[in-house]
This record gives sequence, C-alpha cells and structure tokens, in this order.
Amino acid sequence: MENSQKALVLLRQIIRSTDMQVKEISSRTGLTPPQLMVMQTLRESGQLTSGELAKEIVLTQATVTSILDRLEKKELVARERGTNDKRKVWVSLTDEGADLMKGAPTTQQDIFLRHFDDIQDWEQSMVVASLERVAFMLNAQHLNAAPVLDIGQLDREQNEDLEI
Amino acid sequence: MENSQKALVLLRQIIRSTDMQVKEISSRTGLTPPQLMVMQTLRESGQLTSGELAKEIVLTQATVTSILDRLEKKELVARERGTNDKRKVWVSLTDEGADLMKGAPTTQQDIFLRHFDDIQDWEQSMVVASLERVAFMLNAQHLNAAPVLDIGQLDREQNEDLEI
DNA sequence: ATTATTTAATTTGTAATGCAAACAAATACT
DNA sequence: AGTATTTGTTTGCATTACAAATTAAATAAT
Repeated sequence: MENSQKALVLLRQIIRSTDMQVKEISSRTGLTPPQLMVMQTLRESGQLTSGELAKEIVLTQATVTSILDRLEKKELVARERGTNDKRKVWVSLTDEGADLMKGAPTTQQDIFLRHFDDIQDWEQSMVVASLERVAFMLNAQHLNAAPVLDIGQLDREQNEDLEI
Repeated sequence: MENSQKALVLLRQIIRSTDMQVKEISSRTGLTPPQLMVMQTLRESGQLTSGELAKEIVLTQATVTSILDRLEKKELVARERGTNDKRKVWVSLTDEGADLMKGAPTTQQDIFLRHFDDIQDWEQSMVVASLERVAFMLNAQHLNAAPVLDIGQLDREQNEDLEI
C-alpha cells in the first residue's frame, strides 16, 4: 500500500478512536458530547463569556445557550452577569462540575500520556514532528479549500481566517 | 513545553481541523455531517445492508433508518429489499448520489495527499510510523476502557478489514 | 409441522443538537 | 441626543440519536 494511503487510513483510525472515546466519557459522566466539550473547555480556560465559549468550540451562540441551560439546570456550571459590562455572561464550573470533570474525563489523556511517556525520547520527537507535519497539511488544506475546489457551487468563500 | 503536551495539542488540532472540513463539505453538498458519512461509506463500500451501514459508522439502526429516509427522499440513495433474504434492505447510491459524491467530498483527501506527496520519502515513512504509534496508543487506550467488545461481531466480520 | 427464538429493519416517542431569524438590553459611536 | 453595534436569549424548525415496541422474515427447537 502507498504511504499516502496508509497515512489516510491511520488518520481515520485516529479520528474514529478519539470519537469513540468521547462517547464513552460522555456516557460515563452522564453528559452528551457537546456538553462534555463545554465542560472541558471551561475546565481548561476557567471563566469565559458565553460568546467566547461559542467561538472556542465553534458553535453558534444560540446553540451554546441551550447547552448551558441544561448544564445549569444540572448545577454543573454557573452563569453570572458581568458587573462591568452587563451584556456579558460569565460562565464557570460549579464545585460539583469541577468534581465531575476531575474524575473520568482526564483518562483519555492519561492513558495516552502513559503510553507516550513509555517510548524513547527520539521517538517522542519523531511523533511530535510528524503530527506537526500532518496538522500543517490538514490546516493548509482548510485554508486552501475554496480556491482549489471550485465546484462552481454557490459561494466564493474568501479565506481570510487564520488560526493555529 | 513537554513532548507529550505538544502531542496532545497537535492531536486536538488535527481532530478539529478534520471536523471543520467535514462541516465545510457538508454545507457545500447540502448534506448534514451524518448524511455525508453515510454517503461516503456507501461510495467506498458499494452496496450495504442497513445494518452493516449502521455498524460501519457506529450508529443505531434506528438512527440510520431515519437518515436513509431523508437521503432517499432526496433520491441520493436507493433501498432495495433483498430477494434472497427478504428481511435485508440493500442500500446503494443512486446515479445522482454518486455524482454528488464525485465532486467535493474527495477533496479533503486530495489536498492532503498533494501535500503528502510533496514531502520526502523518508519523511513520509516517518509520518506513517508515527501515526501508527499514535493510533496504537489511542487504540490501546480504547481497548482498556471497554474491556471486551462483543465476540459475536468478530465472527461475522471476517471479511472486514480496518475496524480499529 | 408447529411453536419458539433470532434476526433485520422500521416505527414510536423523547431528549438534545444546531442554526437562522427575531428580539431585548447594554454599550459604543457620532 | 440618536443611531449602530455588541451580547446573549428566545423562537421555530430540521435533524440526530437512542431505547423500546413492532413488524416481518428466517432459523431453531420440540
């Protein structure tokens, strides 16, 4: 098999594997995948406004609002109106929410890290370098998307958005 | 930053990038992500029964049924009752559906491949080896989490190639 | 052969995403 | 002041996703 084909198959395996882990952690915590994503983001970033949260996980504000409604009802997150700018709504994990996230959710990373730490130093560097390569190729692909595709469909898609 | 942390961040980038590409292709083809996944699977595997399809994309039959309902209404897939075993329902792309999938959907791979082909041979090998490493680490992690996965399935899936 | 069990897919009912559009409130701009 | 923009919510709608119940067909058991 070609190297390129191998790479694609492996990528798909990685994606799928990660996806299934997300589902597993979700069911273990009693959260849906989007809810889990919100919780993880909050754990990492601490306090965020609803809008920042939406941007971070690439969903509409409306969608995030409804997700937060349910998490708030479960008392896993708390909303607090900004005192300075009263339009803003600051969202954070409650103690209960932080507790929940302390348990299962890290396991995904933990087990990966345990394996990762087991391999040789040079191999770690190799893996990182390769992932950088792949990320770049995928990312370039995203930034390039419109010009190359040009399926003649509707929009022209200006690609000014850069991130990393 | 630690190698392991770098690896995790990169992995997340890769996942996110892929996710956004899926969304992009979806909106371009006028399909939802799950619908796209069904279409892609059908394009690859040709004719499948509803149940095989569900297993392949890891969703319930009930869910697949409703997705197929909509794809059938758009005349992108066709359902045909099995003549031999009349319980089975064979699903396949219509000409229209195949046409739609001929356009954008492959581009994801195409652009990646173009970049991939550009890099040196030794680097390709390195990337593949690294992805194998990562896939293994993620996989082991998954197998750890869900101890035993239904042995009955393995019997039935002797013809299946890459399933984890 | 008749009954029971299993298999394959659908139907039903319910919760949750996800978005666009409309909306309200606070802030910024001129 | 008066208008525009930002921030978040609400509303309405299509879709996903699943469990449980259901239908129909095939297979097993007695």
